[in-house]
Amino acid sequence: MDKNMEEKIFYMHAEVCKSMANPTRLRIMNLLREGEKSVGELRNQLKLPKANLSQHLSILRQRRIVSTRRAGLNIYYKVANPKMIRACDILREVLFEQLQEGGQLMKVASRKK
Amino acid sequence: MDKNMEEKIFYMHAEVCKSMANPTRLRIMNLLREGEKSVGELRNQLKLPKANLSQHLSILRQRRIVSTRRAGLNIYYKVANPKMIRACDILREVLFEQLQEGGQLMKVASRKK
DNA sequence: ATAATAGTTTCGAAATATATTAACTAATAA
DNA sequence: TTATTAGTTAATATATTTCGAAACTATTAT
Repeated sequence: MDKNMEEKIFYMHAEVCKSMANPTRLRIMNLLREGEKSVGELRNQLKLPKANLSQHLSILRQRRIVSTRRAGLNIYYKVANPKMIRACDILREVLFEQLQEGGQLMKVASRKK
Repeated sequence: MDKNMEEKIFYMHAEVCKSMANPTRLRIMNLLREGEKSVGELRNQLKLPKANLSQHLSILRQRRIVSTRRAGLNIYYKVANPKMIRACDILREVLFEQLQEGGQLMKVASRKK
């Protein structure tokens, strides 16, 4: 693997992380873990303005983290690669471990001020 | 798990992803995968201004992705939880799969306009 | 062809993240 | 004590993300 290729991989890896680096998009992934869902179904569960939801979906689509299929008026989204879910799960395991190690992490989690 | 707790987890999960959502920080993680390294050692390999490197390390520290130990003048960094490395590896696997499925991903990777 | 429904895109404004420079601190040596 | 080395923090200009509002597109029904 040449130098330039490596650079590209780090860049792409960061792009994937960016697309997961938002609570709303993680919620979307969490809903899609159960299987394919239309935008409307996601909207019912997330209670977001549809433009905003669509923007988040667009980010996940661009990074190929989700894929879509149209059926009539509806567009169905699903997780493109189950490994993505696996990666999320591992990060959540780490979080739970840290939460158990002592409540200190709660401080980090309190965003206000 | 109550509603509020769940919200906190998604928020924290996003924070962890954010801290990995930068090529320089991913490079740092990649160097630390081999084991503990001092800031100076990291600096030699990354060729970054030390203030900038220190800021990136600070972000990883705050999210408890790395931990530190001082020995004399040097401060040694290491990956706090090996699961973090595992999560990175899975994401890279996905990237390689996508690269092989057809060069289309390269387009996504070409950031310059 | 018109209307209705389901989604997407575009356009800012506000909030966050990044890199650079300069100032600072902690440990050791002279 | 003063200097030196190794690293951190603060200030700030620039770039990137995020969200809401309005305009747009695609499919189906009348």
